[in-house]
Amino acid sequence: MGRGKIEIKRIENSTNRQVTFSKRRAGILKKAREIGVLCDAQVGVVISPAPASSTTTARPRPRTLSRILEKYQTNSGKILWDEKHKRLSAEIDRIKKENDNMQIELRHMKGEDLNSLHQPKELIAIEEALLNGLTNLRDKQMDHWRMHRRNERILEDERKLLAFRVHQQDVKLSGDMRELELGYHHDREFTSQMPFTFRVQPSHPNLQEDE
Amino acid sequence: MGRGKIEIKRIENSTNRQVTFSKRRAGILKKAREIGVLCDAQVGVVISPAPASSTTTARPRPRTLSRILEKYQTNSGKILWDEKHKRLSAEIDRIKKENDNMQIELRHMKGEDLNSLHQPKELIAIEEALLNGLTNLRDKQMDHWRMHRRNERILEDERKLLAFRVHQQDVKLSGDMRELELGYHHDREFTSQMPFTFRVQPSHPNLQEDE
DNA sequence: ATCTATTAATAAGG
DNA sequence: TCCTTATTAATAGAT
Repeated sequence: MGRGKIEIKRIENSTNRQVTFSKRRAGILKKAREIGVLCDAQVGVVISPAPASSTTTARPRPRTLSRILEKYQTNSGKILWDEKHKRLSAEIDRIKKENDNMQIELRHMKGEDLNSLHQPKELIAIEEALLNGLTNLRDKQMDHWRMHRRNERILEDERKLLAFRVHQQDVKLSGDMRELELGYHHDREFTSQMPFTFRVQPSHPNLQEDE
Repeated sequence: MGRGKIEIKRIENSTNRQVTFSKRRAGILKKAREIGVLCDAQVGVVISPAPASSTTTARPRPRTLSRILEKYQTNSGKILWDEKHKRLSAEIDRIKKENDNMQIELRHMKGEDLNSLHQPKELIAIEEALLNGLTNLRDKQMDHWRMHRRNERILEDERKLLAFRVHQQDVKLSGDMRELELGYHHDREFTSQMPFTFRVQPSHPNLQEDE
């Protein structure tokens, strides 16, 4: 119904699309009012234009009536629901605002979006925050470093102690071995109580060479 | 559009009313689908027929979209809100999580809560972010400074120019005054037209000294 | 439901 | 956005 027939497919020309949207929306709303009057019907119509396409906001289009209504509500600011929903929505708005503020602060800390700040005072505040953060961070790094050094020292000490003990044991065992070779058997009983892994294997080549 | 024009008023004949209701509802739904496709719009339509009129149940018809939707939900049994409820809660959770993450990042940038980080690598990442932020910030501060200097210079130039002009005028007026003192009166008329504040006061000491 | 004369909506253009 | 107008689409009333 117009100067020409059109296919029912997305109108690619953005201007035409907007014009057609306005006209047809008006038409639909008129017809909605009419059927309401003529037939005593209850009609609810919600029509939202396509949001400006943004690569970052490329959200999937709402499909269900429920989602369409929800989106309509948030976009138009009209409240369609009961108190419970109002409270939830208010909560969401509140959190989102908080979120945005943090987002902004974070971006400022990263040195982004600074053009929105025009008072040198604001820049100085950010600078202070950054320097403060750096100070705290370096303190923490220092702590890490100290702890690391301390751990290293402890480990080194333990290693030395172990090495010393091993050496002691080696010496002792070498002595024992000599005793064994010489025919002394005082500690046969003790040896049999040692865990297997600690028992001296007299024929072990390492021990032979260690002497 | 039909064999005859009809007034937009309630159709009293119940059969006609029902028939018209069906036809027009179909038409509206079709148009709703069309605008959705053509204009990439989001459309929600809810159409309920007039309830069987009962004199005893003559309740007021819902007027607001909100109440129409509510009624539609209870009548049609379709779930519009409970599902939405769930999604709102999920949304809140999602945003809160996002919020928390930003909160943590922000605190880290400020050098707080660093104890939760155990990898030196993490500290280094934060340090880099801070240094990066500082770099960007200082660039911006430098911009401000340059602009400030530039403005100052311009103002200074203007001031000098004005001072020069004032001086020129003073000189000229002093000359005029001498003429007056010597008995020249060519410009008496002009002088009388000058605003009072610009008229030369021959007895003013400053002008006497300026020569 | 289907048909069709008639009105209403609207596409294209200014 | 609003106006105009040729043309298509919707539909009132009849079957």
